Amino acid sequence: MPKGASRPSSILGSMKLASVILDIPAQALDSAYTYVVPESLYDLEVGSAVLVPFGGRQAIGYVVGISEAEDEGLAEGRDAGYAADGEESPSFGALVARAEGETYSAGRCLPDGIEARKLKAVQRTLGGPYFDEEGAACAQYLSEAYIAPLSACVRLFTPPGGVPRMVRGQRGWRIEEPSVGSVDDRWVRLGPKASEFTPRKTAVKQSAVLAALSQGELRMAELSLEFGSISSVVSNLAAKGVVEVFSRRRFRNPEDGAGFQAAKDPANSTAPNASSFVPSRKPELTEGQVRALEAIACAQDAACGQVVVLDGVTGSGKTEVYLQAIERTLQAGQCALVLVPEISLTPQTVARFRGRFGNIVAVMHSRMSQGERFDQWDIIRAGGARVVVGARSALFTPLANVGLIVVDEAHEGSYKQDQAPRYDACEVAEWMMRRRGGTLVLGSATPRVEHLYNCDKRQDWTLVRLPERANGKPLPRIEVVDMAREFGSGHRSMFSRRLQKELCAVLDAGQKAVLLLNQRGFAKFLLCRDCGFVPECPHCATSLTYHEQGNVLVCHHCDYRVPAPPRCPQCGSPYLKKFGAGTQRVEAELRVLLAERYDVDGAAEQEGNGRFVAARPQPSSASSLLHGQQAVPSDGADCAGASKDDRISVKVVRMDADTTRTKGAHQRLLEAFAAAEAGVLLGTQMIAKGLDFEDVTLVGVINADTQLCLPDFRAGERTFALIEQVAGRAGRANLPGRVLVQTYAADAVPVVAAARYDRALFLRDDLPKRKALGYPPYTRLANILIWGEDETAVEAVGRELTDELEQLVRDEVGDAWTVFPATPCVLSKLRNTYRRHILVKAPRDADVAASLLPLFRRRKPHKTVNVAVDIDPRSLL
DNA sequence: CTATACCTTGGA
DNA sequence: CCAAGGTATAGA
Repeated sequence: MPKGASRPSSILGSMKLASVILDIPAQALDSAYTYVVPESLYDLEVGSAVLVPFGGRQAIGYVVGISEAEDEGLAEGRDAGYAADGEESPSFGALVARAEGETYSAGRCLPDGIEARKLKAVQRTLGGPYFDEEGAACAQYLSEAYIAPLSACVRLFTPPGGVPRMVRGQRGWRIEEPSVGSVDDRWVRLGPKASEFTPRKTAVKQSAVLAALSQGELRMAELSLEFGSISSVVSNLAAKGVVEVFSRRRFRNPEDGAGFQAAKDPANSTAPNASSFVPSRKPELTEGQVRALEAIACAQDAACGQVVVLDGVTGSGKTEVYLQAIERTLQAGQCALVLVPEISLTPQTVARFRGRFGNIVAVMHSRMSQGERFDQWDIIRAGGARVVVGARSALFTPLANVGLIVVDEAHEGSYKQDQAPRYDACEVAEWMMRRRGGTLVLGSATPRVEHLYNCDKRQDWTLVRLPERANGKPLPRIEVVDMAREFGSGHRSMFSRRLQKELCAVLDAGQKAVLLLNQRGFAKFLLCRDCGFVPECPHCATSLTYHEQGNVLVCHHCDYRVPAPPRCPQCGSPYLKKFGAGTQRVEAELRVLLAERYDVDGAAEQEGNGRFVAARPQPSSASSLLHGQQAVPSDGADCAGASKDDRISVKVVRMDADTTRTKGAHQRLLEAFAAAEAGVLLGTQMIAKGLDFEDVTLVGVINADTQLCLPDFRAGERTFALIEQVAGRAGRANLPGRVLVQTYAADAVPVVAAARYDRALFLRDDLPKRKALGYPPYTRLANILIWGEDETAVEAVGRELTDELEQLVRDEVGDAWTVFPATPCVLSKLRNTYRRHILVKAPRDADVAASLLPLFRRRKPHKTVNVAVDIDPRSLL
């Protein structure tokens, strides 16, 4: 045993114990272990990272509980008072017992069968505390509610990149200190002897440095940038006491330079500098906004974790409601958390919150660098922030005393994490607010069906509507273009004549258009016209996507690349046709179309870090892209009579995963679009939300059906939501907007209902179907995913699990449950792994996770086959 | 994840 | 009969 790990002498017969979750990703180790806290570490807190002896080596773990226990009492496992909540959920210590299938007794710190004398001691603390008792309870909740490893749940709370890890060295394991941490700048200012010192005439650099410093302190970096190498000059002056060199923490902040940098001095960091800050003006509230605020205030006064669903059409001023609700929360001395979908977390969004609350607003999202995230996290922990705006992971930042959580665009799929723990940020937020007596606000123009259902059925859920736009303007008219009829009448372009005409009208008026293309399942692929062969990825069971750049075929899942074959690999036919409509192709066609009439600029050329080659109007290649037709030339119905001399210049900006890969590219593209006089923004889903341009007067949906056809019971809901969301991008200011939805399913209820802004119509169609087929909100689902490289092993595990689940249902939970035996996933092979899933349907009121938890905790992991449980899955693919 | 105990297999 | 390799299990 290492020297530092001596047992504390328990003179008083009392000792301190720590419950520790080991940071080792192994299912077998995934429960709390108890260690003695030596007297030298008595200031150890919940949330600390600690080094503990484990087996023959050391391990890093996180303290999730601390208890006091009497020495003699320990052997009998007496109550240690860890679980203060008194709820039905067992404490960490009890979890071990339960995992072993024994009965547990809540609140017991030591599991049965562990003797006090066998306990080892914590060796030292490595960092933290990263979370408090609430955080520990939340981690435990997450692991149970989503059947996920505790270690993964605890890790959510650790600062980004800033935790020590065990890594393999040449000999055994060693601790690797965090690579990310605080960064100090070296600063220089005048010292006490400055006034008595006059540099010699020849000392040019000394004079220059002193002159610069007489204006105030400066960073060493700035000085050397201006005067070249000055280190000897400065150290010389510093030795004489003429200047002083000191360190000051630098806070990396991507959003703006102003942020915390000035205010955050480690010495006086907790006080926000309110001195120079003038909050932005509050606008007059609409009637709906007033009602919404009243509802939120009412929920806050009740202080019992109520949920308010804010159902506001786009432009109805939901953000202003959030701002004022937050203001009220701050006045009550509490903090507020705002969750925003990753994609709409733009500087504009942040600026709006900073504009109202100043630099007490911290920001967290994945596009920030680790250093930036670490600094924001640290500011939050130090109490320097009272409002946090961030993506779903911001739920786990160390913001104290949260009284209000706002989830903006709460219908967004990105609130569900797609790795363990597969949590839903809305549910976790609800849990947090119920525990703390706070309030959860779920804002959306298209609330999830489940959320609407809750408002209907549950006492603690309230629905508030903001039916009108804040500026009093009507919502844009949505027109449905029947592409089947269009095709039947001989027009084969992906841009209907109607869309072409509207596009020209908008551009002629010097306004802007947004075109939405849902890329998924719609990208370009090769098809042999003779034998029907479609090139597929050898690693994934998906067809390869054709990319114009480099004439290659690419797998969208694993990035497998091959040159596009000139002839069909199967039958040798030269007639390989390119099918589908990826954004690149739509852009190419759009440029050809527009070039007939406008000066189309190549904005895309500078973007996308040079990888993109703008599609220039090349009549031969561009038109061959169409389904064997001529490329959308003037068709009589459209674009007639363009004046040839003063052609309007039009900017075409493409925004998709390809062009937004680099940091800040998203922002640059939007700025390019904003700066243009007339322009078209073409993009995938990511343009459907959050962006807000005054002069966008036309929104076109190239094909609204792409998700309607997916084998998913939420397909209709998604289509409805997509159309409503994207429609909200049109005509947000004074100019009226117009929306064109192209579809091959013009009669489908989700499309028709969306076009009329008639949610009731959509629900009248959708809910009975869900009820009949047994889907949420009438049932609850769990999806068990099984994957691995060995196909037969995956099948075997699938059968085995199906049997176990069926037995569980038969013996324990009753026949209201249904188990659908393991079947291949829609994406049955991905990156060389075979994927199957088992779907479990349970009654609405069942606690699915609690029922399934014992089975999965008991299961011992398979060598090559992975199993994961997705509670309340959002997608069944 | 690692060390160890225990068990099976196959060759001497 | 033993050594090698495989599997189960504990670790606090």
